[in-house]
Amino acid sequence: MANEGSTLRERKKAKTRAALIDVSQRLFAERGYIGTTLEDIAAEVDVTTQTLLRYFDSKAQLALAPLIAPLEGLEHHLEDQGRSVDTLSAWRLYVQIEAEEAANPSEATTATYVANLRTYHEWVDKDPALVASLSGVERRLQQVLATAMAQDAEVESDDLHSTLVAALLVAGRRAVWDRWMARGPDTGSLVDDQLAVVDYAVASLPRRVLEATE
Amino acid sequence: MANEGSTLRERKKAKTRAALIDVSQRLFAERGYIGTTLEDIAAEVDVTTQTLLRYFDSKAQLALAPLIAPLEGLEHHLEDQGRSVDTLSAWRLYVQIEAEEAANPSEATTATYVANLRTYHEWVDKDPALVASLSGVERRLQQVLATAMAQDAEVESDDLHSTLVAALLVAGRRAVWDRWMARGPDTGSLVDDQLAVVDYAVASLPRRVLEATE
DNA sequence: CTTGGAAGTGTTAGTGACTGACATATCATA
DNA sequence: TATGATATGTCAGTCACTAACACTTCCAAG
Repeated sequence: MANEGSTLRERKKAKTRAALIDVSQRLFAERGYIGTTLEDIAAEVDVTTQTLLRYFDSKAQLALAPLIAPLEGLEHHLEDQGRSVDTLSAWRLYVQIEAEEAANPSEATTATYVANLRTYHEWVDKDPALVASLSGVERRLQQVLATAMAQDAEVESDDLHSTLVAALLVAGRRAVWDRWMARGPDTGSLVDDQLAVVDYAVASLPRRVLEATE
Repeated sequence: MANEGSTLRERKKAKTRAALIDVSQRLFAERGYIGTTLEDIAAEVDVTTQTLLRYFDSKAQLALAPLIAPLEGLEHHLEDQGRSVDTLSAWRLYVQIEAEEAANPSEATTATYVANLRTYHEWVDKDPALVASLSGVERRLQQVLATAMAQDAEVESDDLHSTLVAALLVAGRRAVWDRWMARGPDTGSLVDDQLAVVDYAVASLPRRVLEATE
């Protein structure tokens, strides 16, 4: 568990950050989202609420940190791969890695973390603000994805086809993920389902069909 | 413009509600979302902020009222049509009506209203909270739509195919709408584009393809 | 090892969205 | 016109979030 941050300062930061997530995760699950104040969380981690807000932009961002992290990771992944690989391949790769990681967690991803993921829908779905926040993050991801694919295809950035494919990919990822979290631990293969959805989206939405009607 | 509410009380309510939307719309456009306080809006309409909050659940709901209204109308439309018509037909009909209304507004829908729609992206997209709120409403709509379609097809409510079709329909509606708002007044037919996207979604996502991989 | 500067944290004071309880005013209806 | 319902105002309060400033902790260069 010892973080491998080169400097002491970085290790400390990573530690408090992790603590904030862990504690908040537990409190949110116990007392609910609105039933837990930032002060409660900060007090238990032994920092001030202001410090907490230096780590996370908002209460929602803290609550959704474990769900937002992979989404932002995906954004970065798409930016990094940029020119070297086409966007769809980058997406497929990331979704696969992400699913494998959740299916059999490595030492980096603790079992507690995966366990927490499963309890998310019990308290996240209850609060409209949280649902909205998560949807907002997903929407931004969708736009990044659509723009990247439009660039690949060398079409205008608000290309309708790219937008729809991106929407299908993001929604599909979320849907498979939700189902996996809601149902029992090992109902079907998470990895297989994720990849299947990508194939389905790509195969089902040929550009030609849309252009004909446009 | 005189509201045809049967009772005086209802007419008053409708009037202040409309005033709140109009004033807020203008102020948000002028000073931005965060730059406008609820107090500013309430003062100009000559009510207290508490009264304002009795009309709208939150600042975001007020700001997005003109965008949320049709979405909720769509939800009700789907519920009403319920058993009489299949969900997809209900969706198609509503999207069509909605687009026609915007393309050539009737006396009920004022021209100012349509003009406001076009300036939305200038200040809504700037604020993550607003983007999130709107995305949240759309997500709920997507779920309602997916559930309804799953019932039509007599499959489990978390059916993956229904979810994906719903996602595509909602995203497509939004995309066509955004493009219409962003580009000039009459670039292409809004109605035709909306209907084309519905056809495209239905034609492109056959259940078989997904079932084969599931 | 020390020192200068950067980075993290605490403190304080404040804003603004939102809630609840209660009193008051306004309107519908009998 | 009287009575109950509904809308609004008033007051007090919570909480997320911001900004400015002082202080402590840590890194890195000399």
